[in-house]
Amino acid sequence: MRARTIYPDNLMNFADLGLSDELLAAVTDAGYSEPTPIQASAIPSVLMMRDMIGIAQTGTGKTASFVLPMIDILAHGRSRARMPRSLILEPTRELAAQVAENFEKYGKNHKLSMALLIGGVSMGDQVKALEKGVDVLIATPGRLMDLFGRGNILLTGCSLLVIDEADRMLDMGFIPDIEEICTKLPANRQTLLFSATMPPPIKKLADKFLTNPKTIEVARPATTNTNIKQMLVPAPAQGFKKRDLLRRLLRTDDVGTAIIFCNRKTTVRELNKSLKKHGFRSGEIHGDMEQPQRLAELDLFKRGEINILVASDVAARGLDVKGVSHVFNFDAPWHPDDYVHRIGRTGRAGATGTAYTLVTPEDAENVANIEKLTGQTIERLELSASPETAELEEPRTSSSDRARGDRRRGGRGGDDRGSRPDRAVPERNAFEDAKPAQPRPERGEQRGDAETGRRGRHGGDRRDREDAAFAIDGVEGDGGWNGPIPAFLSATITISA
DNA sequence: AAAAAAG
Repeated sequence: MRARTIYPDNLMNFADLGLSDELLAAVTDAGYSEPTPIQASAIPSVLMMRDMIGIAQTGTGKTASFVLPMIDILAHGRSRARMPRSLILEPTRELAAQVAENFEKYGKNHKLSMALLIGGVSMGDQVKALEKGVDVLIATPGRLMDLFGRGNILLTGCSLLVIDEADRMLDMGFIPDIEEICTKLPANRQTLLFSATMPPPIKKLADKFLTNPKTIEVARPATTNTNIKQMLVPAPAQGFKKRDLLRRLLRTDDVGTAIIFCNRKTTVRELNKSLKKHGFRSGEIHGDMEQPQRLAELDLFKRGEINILVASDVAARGLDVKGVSHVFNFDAPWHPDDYVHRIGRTGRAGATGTAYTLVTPEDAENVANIEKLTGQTIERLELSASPETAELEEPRTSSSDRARGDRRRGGRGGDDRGSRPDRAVPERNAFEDAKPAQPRPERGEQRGDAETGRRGRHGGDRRDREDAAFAIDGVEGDGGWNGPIPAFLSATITISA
């Protein structure tokens, strides 16, 4: 018999947790055999209908810890029109969709119906599902309240409630909504609350709406685990220089799949546009996009059609994409919590990951806060000062990159914009299956595209600045120059902030 | 300061 460690409260095998055979089959099909610590402790007590506080974030197996027992609980009994039997509240639409996917995956051997109630998509299908009757509602608060107000939902049959990512709900100002929703549910119900942290308002919420809950706490993966290699990279403040630095990082490191976080939606758009222009297979996600497109971009990323996702903090928490090898913070996050969540998109399920954070001088305070929160000093990636020795790599990296850098830097200087036929083609793209880059359009063509047409209404000033940025990109970017920004560029081109 | 969520 194979030796195995038995932890108190952790039986280390799904079959020991009291789940049904159909469910175990689905779990096996999904490729899991051993429960994570939170699953091992949570599943039996949820099956016993106890209230629960789970102090954990995704990446710990949190979602399955409530989805699995819920499926077994709901397997008995039948749904009635407009009377859903359970409700899961999520802070963002993508997380709600992700939980719905989990229900489909694990519930494939059960006849359970569910409705995904999120904003940004038409209500028609959601209303239809509600009229037929659903076992599980998975919702963001806004759309749920909206449908409730229209009389499309009765919550009196909802005897199981999950409040997921409660601290995020707090950040987003959802707590009053949550409280109101709780009052519409029957008092005699089972409530599960999950949160990465337990700030006082969440504690209060739990005291008010949970009864004798069992509290389960698992370590926060991003702050404690060592499988994410973290690095700070000194960066210039100007956008185009930062983009150049980022491209060098993308090419130097063995980037397979990466999420690049920016602090602003406009930066997300600009960066993705620039990366695509430079031949990277990238996409974007942020709250100003149409919801179907948000989901479509995420789907492209999950399927590997694109390997870079430029994102706002909408994607910072809970998003579970397999095999993300790198997280880049194009902007250092303002809140240290966000840093922890962002880098937690890599190094998931025991894999290793790398997180780079570009740091401008103005970010010093934010970085100090991050190091304070995580209790560790993050290694600085030092960039050499002169082009002759400049190399963007860690000290242990081989010298092959150095040779390449020198070769490609040879004989450059002055404004030779446009003189290199290959300048738009990434010469050393880490992505082997990357599509060959399109040649850079002439400036005249750029102005003619749909994008610039729309930009026109912002006035000429902004458009010219933006074009200038791209033109500069062409010079110092993919033409093969790997050193720091030369003085002549910094001196002659100023892009005002 | 930003982003997120109901149009």
